[in-house]
Amino acid sequence: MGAGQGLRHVLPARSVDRDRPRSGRPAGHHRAQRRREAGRSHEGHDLLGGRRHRVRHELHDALARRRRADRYARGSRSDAGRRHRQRHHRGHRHTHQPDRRRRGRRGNGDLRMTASGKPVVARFCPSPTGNPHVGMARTALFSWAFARHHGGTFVFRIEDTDSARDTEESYQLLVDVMRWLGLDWDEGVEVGGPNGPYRQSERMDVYADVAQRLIDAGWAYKAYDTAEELEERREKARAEGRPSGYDGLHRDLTPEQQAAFEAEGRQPVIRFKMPEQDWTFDDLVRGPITFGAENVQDFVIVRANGQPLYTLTNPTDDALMGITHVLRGEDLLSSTPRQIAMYEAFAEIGIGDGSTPRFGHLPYVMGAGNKKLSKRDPESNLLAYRDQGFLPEGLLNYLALLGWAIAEDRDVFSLAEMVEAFEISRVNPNPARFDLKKCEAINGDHVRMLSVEDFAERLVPYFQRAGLVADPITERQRSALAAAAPLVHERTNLLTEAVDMLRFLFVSDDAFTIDEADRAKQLDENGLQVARAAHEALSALDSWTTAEIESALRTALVDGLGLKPRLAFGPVRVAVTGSRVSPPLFESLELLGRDASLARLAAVLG
RNA sequence: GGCCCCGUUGUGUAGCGGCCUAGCACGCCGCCCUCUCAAGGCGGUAGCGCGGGUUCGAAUCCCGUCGGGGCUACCA
Repeated sequence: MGAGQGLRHVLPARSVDRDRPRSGRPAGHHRAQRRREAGRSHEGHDLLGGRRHRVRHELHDALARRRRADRYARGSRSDAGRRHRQRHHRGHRHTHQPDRRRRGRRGNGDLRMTASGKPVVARFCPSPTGNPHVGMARTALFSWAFARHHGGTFVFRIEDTDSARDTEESYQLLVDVMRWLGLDWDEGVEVGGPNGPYRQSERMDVYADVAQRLIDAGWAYKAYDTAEELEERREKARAEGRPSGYDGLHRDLTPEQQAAFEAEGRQPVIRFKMPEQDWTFDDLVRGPITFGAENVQDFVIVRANGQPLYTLTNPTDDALMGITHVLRGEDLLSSTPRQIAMYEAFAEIGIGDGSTPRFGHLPYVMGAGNKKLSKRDPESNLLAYRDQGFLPEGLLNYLALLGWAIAEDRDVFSLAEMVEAFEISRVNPNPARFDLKKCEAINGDHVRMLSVEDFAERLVPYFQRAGLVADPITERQRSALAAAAPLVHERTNLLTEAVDMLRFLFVSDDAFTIDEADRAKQLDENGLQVARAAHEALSALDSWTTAEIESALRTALVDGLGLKPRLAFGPVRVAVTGSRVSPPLFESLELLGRDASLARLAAVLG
């Protein structure tokens, strides 16, 4: 693949932002002008560039999604334009603005287009090891929102080059989770696209080819050091206070020397030859970052066993798939110079279109304490959140708040609102602690924003898992659920809470149980007396409605026995719902029905 | 050790030199509403890591320092 995309724009390697003049910008004018022109054509009808027209039928779905994306983007356009003009203005006033945050916010120019005027292509490319976790979801969300905000393309690629750690199960989980979250992708696994396949394990020939071409062009070389030799030299460097990366010992081996190592039976790795220069790039969230030449050494791109490493596969695919903006975790920040260097090599040997993507490094999501939330932490497991009854929109809303704010006085919003407002330059670089309580509160707000019908519908799988309704759910059960849902709608933050609150309505008579602690508290001697009076009053009713139940009970217990309401209804509540905490009592009785209600009251009376 | 990133109430954020006696949300505390629990309403609690500098004026700009984190793999 790849080779074919060839040299269409052979840009000078210095298209990287580090070479962008920071002040006095005659060049800036041209760039801005180009951007404006590009912007016009982008808004025209030919939204799907030429490449896309050749695309196969399987892309229909993806195209439909694209149209949706364009709709997302349209709303924000004028606004984005206004902001851009403003930024532009200020940019001229503060030509020497060294502060990072400012550069980030004012100086990033129009992100809708890349420097070369191409539409945005962002991606999410996890590796399928273990359970999907929340930090991953946040990265996916930001990349997705970024692509959608700019009306660009979102690519979902899987980086499964480490056969020792990757599993098929984990791959499937990743796909499921992305779908559950509703982060749709235009190109990628399952949906295909013009630059597939999108699982790296199916692209090994591509990497082998790229590696060979890098060697042929002098950008990479075979290194024969053994692990022990490397370790020894590393230790020494460290002890002397020098950077501990590869020292370049086998950089310029002669063919004879190589043959000698091979004769010893040594299997070489392939290392990329870093040009000796300082590396600066303009991070989308952090502003300019510089690494000194001495701190970025030659790195391995292919293992001794011939397997390519992430260091090769990731930039290769980004180049081949036309990725313009790379949003990823902060842990990859220090590998950025290597990737930029690799793009220089790619430009030279004709892989990709010769441009370098922009990079943005998202802050960590931390757990309690000061630890990066690892996939092994139970609280990081995304599936656990789904199982507990988080709504995708609630979880996503909360995750968005970790590092980004839609406005200074608001933090509940929809995905569509996020897409409209999301600007990568407004992402906060500080790591954020994951706060379950707040996550639940935000989720609760989203639950309450659901229509009651939608709410009931979303409860179905949770009721099924609890064994309270059949799978598929029967019509009878569905209408029972629809009738019960309003009772708990506004009091649930997590869908599983609704299951617990409504269990008493769905459980069979013989499976109905009363919480023993609650029974002890509410159904003592006095309580039983109350229950008896309630049974009597309710038995006399000939019409079973909430209003009548309430008035019968009030008359008998509050007026009749002279009890305070909370004392009057407590015992009835426990007898009928099995718990001191329940949905509103009278409605509950109505829904439970006359027979079951009376039977449960009778049951506690013995 | 070396390199890089980050530093506003307990937590997440707003803040872009005067609008800051630092806003919002979650949490926590209290009150109201109330058949329980929620939801809702009202009020309260608590913060610019530290030290210099620039400036008439600094949470905001600069330097230093301290603290936290990441990377330093033939993981990603």
